[in-house]
This record gives sequence, C-alpha cells and structure tokens, in this order.
Amino acid sequence: MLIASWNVNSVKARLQNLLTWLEEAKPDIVALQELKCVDEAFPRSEIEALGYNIETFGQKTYNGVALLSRYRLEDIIRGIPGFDDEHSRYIEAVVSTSSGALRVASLYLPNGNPVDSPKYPYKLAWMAAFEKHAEILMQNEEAFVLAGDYNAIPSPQDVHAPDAWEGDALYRPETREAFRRLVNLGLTEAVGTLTTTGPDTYTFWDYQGGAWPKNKGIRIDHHLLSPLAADKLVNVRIDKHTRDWEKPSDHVPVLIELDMA
DNA sequence: ATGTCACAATGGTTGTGA
Repeated sequence: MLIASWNVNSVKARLQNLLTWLEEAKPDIVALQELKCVDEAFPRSEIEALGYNIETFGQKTYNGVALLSRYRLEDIIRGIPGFDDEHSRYIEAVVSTSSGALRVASLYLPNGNPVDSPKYPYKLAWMAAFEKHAEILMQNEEAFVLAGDYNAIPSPQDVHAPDAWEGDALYRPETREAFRRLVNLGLTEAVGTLTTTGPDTYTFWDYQGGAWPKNKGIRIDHHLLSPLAADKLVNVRIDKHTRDWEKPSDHVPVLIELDMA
C-alpha cells in the first residue's frame, strides 16, 4: 500500500500536476494540504475519475486538507477533536483493508512565522493539541499514519543552512522539541528511519532566490507511524522530479509503502 | 536581477501568507 503526503499549494492551481502525478505514482491513499479552496470548489470529478474516494476539509484562500483513497473512507474527523481551531488543518479517516483497519490523517501544521506575532504561540498550541490527540490514538493500539506538512525541521541535517534558520518558526528549539515529544510518544518518522536524511531528502524549496536549483531546501513533510503501521513499513520515496514541472508546488510528494500482506 | 507564487478585493494594483 502506497501512502503519499503532498502540500499542493492550491489544488486548483495544481490540478494538472496533481492528476499527472496520480496517474504516474498510482498511490493508494493521498494526504493533501493547502487546498486553498472551499469544499464545493474542490475538483472532485477529475480526481474521482482516477478511482479515488475523496474527503475534504476546505477553507477559502488559506489552509484546507483532504484525503484521497482507493479504499472507502470511513469515520471522518474534521479538525483535531477538542481543539477549537478557526483553520481547516486536520482531517482523519479509517480505511478497511484485507489485513485490517488503517487510520490515516492529513495535517497542515501552522507555519508560525513571524515568531514575535501571535502566530507562533498558535503553532505551539496546535502542536500541543495534536500531541494530545496522537497520545489518545496511541492508546487504541491501531495501525495509523499521520501524514502532512508539519512545518517542522526535525534536525540540522534537514536544512541547507541551519545557522540561518535558527530563529525561524520551522526550526526554533521549541518547535523541534515539540516535534520530538510527538515522535517520543512511540511514533516512527518514516523517512528518517529508512534513509540517511540530508540534502537528498528535502521536501520543500522556496520559490524565491533560486532555492530549487541551488538545493536550498528543508525537510518539513513527514509521515509519523504508529507501531503497528511501522511494523509494515518497507519503503519511502520523495518524488522530487515534480519540482521541475511547469507551475510546481513548492513542496514535493513524500511517499511510504506499507506491506499490508 | 530581491530569478516567487496564489489568492482576494480591487479597479487595472496592492496586501497577505507562505
């Protein structure tokens, strides 16, 4: 089973790229972020035509997350339970496979910049609420994957210039600590577990300043797996070639393969 | 070359967020 996470930076602006990539990669489940459109405006029919079921949690202009799945999506949750959030940043569902249920979430964690604005406390509050929710999920001892744009750079090797990013909301010590707390609940961060992270595993390059050709990237899109899901993890992949396409997103798809046999 | 992009509300450009 192939599961992908992709911040598309507007699903309408990225529709052609998204369709091309879906046909090429043939993922079973996709977590999308930054839809930048309301549910009614989501390009459902084009994506359904490729064989996907769709659940969206959209928002005008900003944010918005969705799940695409070849399996039926059930027990949909929109928003982190118990967390009052004005932004559409979290959607969760359960799929039933021949080898049992799998819970999947698509999340778009707040950016948090600038750090001296209310945006950074909001980011940390979001991370705390998400950690609390993940802790509850862990108690159920199920297979689950929390996929998305975490807007968190886990370690120095995940950023081209650690010193320059020291004060940034994506890399500040508090952000990294919160990300570690999350992982330390017993989750497995897929890419870091199966590969050596570094300049080859970035997932985002700014549109500005020639960041992509210079490989001035960061690794902020992650899959966190419960122990039962991590037991099935056999492969990870980052589809960097999509960054070379016309009208690219600033993020590229990050994929994991679970052996559900 | 400050090598960006998407969106919204304009009013034909500017602000916002990333």
